[in-house]
Amino acid sequence: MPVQSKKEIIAQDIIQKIRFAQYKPGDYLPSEHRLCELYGTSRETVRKALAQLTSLGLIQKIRGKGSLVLDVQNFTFPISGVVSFKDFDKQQGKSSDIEVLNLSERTSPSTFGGHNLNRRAPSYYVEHLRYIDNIPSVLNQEFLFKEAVPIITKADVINSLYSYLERTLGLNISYSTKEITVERVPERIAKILKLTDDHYAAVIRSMSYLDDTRLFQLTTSYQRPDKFKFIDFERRKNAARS
Amino acid sequence: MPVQSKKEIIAQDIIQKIRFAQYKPGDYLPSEHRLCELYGTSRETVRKALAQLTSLGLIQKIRGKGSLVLDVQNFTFPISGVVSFKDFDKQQGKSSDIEVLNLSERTSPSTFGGHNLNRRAPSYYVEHLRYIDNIPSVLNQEFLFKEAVPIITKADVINSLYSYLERTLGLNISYSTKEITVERVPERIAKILKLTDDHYAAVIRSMSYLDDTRLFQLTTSYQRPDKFKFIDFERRKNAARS
DNA sequence: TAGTGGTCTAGACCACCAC
DNA sequence: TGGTGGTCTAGACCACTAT
Repeated sequence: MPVQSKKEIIAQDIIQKIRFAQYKPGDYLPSEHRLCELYGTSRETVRKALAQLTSLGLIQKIRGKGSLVLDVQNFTFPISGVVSFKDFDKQQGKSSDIEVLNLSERTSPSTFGGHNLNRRAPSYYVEHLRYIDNIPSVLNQEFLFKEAVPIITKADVINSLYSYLERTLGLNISYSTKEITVERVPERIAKILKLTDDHYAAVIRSMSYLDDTRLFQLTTSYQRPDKFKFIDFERRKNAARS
Repeated sequence: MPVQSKKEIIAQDIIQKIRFAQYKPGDYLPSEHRLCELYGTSRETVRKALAQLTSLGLIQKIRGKGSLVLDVQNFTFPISGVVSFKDFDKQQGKSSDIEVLNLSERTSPSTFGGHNLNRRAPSYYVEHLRYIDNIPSVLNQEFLFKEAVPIITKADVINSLYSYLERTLGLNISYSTKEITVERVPERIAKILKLTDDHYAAVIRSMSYLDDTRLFQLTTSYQRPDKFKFIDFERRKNAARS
């Protein structure tokens, strides 16, 4: 009874080999047939592993030739998502500071970013500010529904909210939607982020769902424009659609 | 010899049934076993079709129960990408105007958005402006490498660049990377987009690749902040990573 | 021609859910 | 217990690339 599935083990193994240049950009991976032998599995299982690498943008499969390792040197690993602070703390070893401005109990709003939520739920409201290079860079405001998150402390927020939710509470976060816009923000937020003359910030509104599809988190994140970058890797869908 | 694969046909069929409310949010799809019977295929094939719907955010699979149809009413269909103008022209029936400001031949730059490109290529340079509600909203500057795009006219740009590249030239666009930032733009661009006092715009830099992994297009897109929105649907990866 | 990836099959065993 | 999805197998046939 494997802790991870075979396809997962194979995928992770090849990812590591790419990361540490055992397979280099421009190389072809061993053929699927060869990978079957190497890992002692069937071809469909190998193919499921490779499909993961494809969707991550690490390889490109070319029929009749093989699986070509792509060049992702210039990108974060993997390449998708907001990189505003990942760059700074995790990769460069700086621990970014987080200041909790507010932790209280509130009812969640009935609308969010123009979306109707159908209900309001008893929640924790958390407001926290992230410093990058000692510059206040990201202001987060979020509602955490109490039915999923019965208790939370400032320490949990500072350490890592996701780690707390997943490891301590055992919540399975399944998916989320994000909307990125550029907005003039209220005076108070502009002051906190020390925006200059104009009050433009990148705003990310996110709704997160558990694996039983219950909505449990609403987040609004205000980012200093000069500290914000969103990276995306996108495979072209199969053309011809209705 | 199917024009499309079975999994593709099944996926499209179910997508249409969701789109037209034959399967409604909160419903479970027929079980995989039942879908096998309905489409006369094996289970793995059905599962590949469902995997596509899962990654599109249309369904959520729940072990022991079934495939739950998610509620995407508030979102564009499918939910990912820049919606700044899709909202306006295609869905609301307005044909947005495009003005071609420049179409000339230039050598592509050696760097792009901080990335080193290793080479410079003879290219077409296209600059075009998109109007939404008669407001100049998106300024696009792009390089199209001549080795992939031997000839291009203003009409091609106005009609639809992607349609021209794929249908007329037969190029297979495989994937692209996008970087979204918020920047103060040069005076000239601010004037074209009629930005007010401050000169902030959302900037999308994109590199597009063919299915043989050749880079063939560099695009810089400047978007009026009030006309810009980027939507993303993101499934949470399997937790525990190194 | 031999090797590659793309698709599909008909089974199998397992884990989870509801009854 | 029976139904659901999650994983895996050992084959098969096809389309494309190379030589």
